[in-house]
Amino acid sequence: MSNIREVPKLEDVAKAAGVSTATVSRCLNTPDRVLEGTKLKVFDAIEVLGYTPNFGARVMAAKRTLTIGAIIPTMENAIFARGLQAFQEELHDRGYTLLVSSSAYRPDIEEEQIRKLVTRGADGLLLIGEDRDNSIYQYLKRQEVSALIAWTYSADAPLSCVGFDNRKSMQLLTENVMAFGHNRIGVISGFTKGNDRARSRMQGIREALMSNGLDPGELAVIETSYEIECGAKAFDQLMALERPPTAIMCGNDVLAVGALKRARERNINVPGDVSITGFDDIELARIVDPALTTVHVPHREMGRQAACVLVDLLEKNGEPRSIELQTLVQIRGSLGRRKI
Amino acid sequence: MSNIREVPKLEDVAKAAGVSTATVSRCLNTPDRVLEGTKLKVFDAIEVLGYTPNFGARVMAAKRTLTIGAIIPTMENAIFARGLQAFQEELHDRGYTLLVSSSAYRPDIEEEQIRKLVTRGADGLLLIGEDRDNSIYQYLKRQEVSALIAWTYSADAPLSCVGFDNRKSMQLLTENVMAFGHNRIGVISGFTKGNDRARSRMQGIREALMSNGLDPGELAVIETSYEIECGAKAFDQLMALERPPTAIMCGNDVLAVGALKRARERNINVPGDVSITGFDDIELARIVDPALTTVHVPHREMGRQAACVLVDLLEKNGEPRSIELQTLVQIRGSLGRRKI
DNA sequence: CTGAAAGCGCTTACAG
DNA sequence: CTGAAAGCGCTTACAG
Repeated sequence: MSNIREVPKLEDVAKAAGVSTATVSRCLNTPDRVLEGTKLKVFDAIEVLGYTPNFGARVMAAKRTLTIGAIIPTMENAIFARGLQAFQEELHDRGYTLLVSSSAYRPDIEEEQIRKLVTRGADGLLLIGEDRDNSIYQYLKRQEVSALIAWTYSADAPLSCVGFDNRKSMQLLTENVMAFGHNRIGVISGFTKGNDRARSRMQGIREALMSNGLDPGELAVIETSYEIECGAKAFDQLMALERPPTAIMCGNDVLAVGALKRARERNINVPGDVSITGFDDIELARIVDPALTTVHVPHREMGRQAACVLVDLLEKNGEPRSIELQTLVQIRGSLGRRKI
Repeated sequence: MSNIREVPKLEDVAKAAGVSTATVSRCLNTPDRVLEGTKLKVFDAIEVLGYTPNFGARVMAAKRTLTIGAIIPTMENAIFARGLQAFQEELHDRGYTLLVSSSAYRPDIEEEQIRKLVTRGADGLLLIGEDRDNSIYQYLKRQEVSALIAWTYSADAPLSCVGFDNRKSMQLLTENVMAFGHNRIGVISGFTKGNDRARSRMQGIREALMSNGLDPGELAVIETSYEIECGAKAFDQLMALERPPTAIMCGNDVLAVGALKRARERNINVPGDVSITGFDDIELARIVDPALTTVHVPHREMGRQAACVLVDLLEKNGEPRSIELQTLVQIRGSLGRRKI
């Protein structure tokens, strides 16, 4: 009967304001090319009708969405939260909206999410790490979507990166652990398959051992998923070895917190009986007791810079540009001198 | 010169396969209405050209996106992570994609995000809590977007809810705290303005006091934002009172962990000198030492149910339907008997 | 089962 | 500064 409940469209606004649809569109997109009086009428009509532009139509006609997508491996813990928050803030300042989705560390889901975000018109994409099928990079190139890798810095990555050197950072931490007298080291790593950060960190440990004349083949390594409970289980396994390690280095803080928790449950003193280290320096690292020795990653800085580079990339269609950020070894209570 | 780099469209596929665009579209949307042989040709062409449908066009023509948006107050801590993860999993099983964005607990940003998600064609929306300007609810109704409230259950909410009774839960916890002999209670609450969960929890505490003949006016309350550091600061303030509380009840686990951390730094024994409680029962609650007494919220269940209700709502255009979930008081080491 | 054609709601050269 | 009109890339009754 009446169309009172219908969602109003541009045409309705145009009619109500007594102008053409082109003019209404201009009021919205290039307001300085419209006479003040005209604008007044138009915005009045928009107000009265409660008009909101139809996004699909807009995207199709204008071919941009001012939307950036980010696919992170997990939202379950805080690893990516802080960086992402800064990323979003910077994007917001530049007029973009961030849409986030998570892949649960699964390459197949990540690919699906990438395609969905692209398909949904994301102007740009933030990806974590560089380890993924080459066909995905080809797809992004074809779709002409600007994309950026974060959390990893690598000179020969297939896209611009804003990240840090995982290998070097872990190598440095390992040197520190060895400087505390430890030479029987156990490792609780994230799964290395499909995860270049985990792999680089492992490699960093191995290189540090080698350059100190130790045999990385002796290293007790357990790979597991990044969950507190998994860290706890792996801790048990390492401590059950014939010659348990005197220091356990974990692939990230979440695993380290799990190990620490289990140590407490088992009445194993940290760092008296065994030292434990993490990676990331998330808030959790300073909450546990003893506080975690870890690698500090400048998460907020990384997120901010990533936003800058990505926006430049897609607005100025600029050259790929990468930024390497510096990490910092944070020595805290969970690392102690090896008992003689 | 050549259009080899152009993104292919439906028409290109149609030409390559020697059929009409309508047929290609059908292959994608209603494949069972297309002959097997035709489909083969079409999917071949799609494969060869690397065709992906243009989302904007699709949305505009079909008027649905199979996308659900969720706006949560924060991604910085794990409070919403687990529930959201379950929400996403269930949506995924039902063919929907979840897009998340965060409002930083700011109503103005939340409104902006809501409009953006709607405008971007979200078929449905998940919102946290019911406290928001009525104009937003009107807007959602006008745009004919199905929306759902989670984390709060209230019989007279403006939308369907899947949540729990924050007031009752906190009241029960308070009864427990009082049963441990405490009658001088301090509270570290989240900001109650614009946050019905925080307000209901406060109210729960007050009611428990009153029904035990205590004067809620005596309650020492500090409102602050949900950050660990803020919990720590508030703890200091409460303990600096002339007659410091013997139990400090916190608006959530994050604040409680902050209080606990500060207690340790000040060499104040928990629960020997003061008891501390939280709310939510996130993973953190069991990691700290002593473990937190808190209210267990069935986060995964809530997320899953929310997805079911929301999808029903928008697919069957069903009646609003709300679900109240039960919480559970979790007594752990951080709550102890008041010293005489 | 398949095709021709209208229509979805915008934006943007092109004129004036 | 403003308007008429083409076009963005799909979907879907309507015929056949």
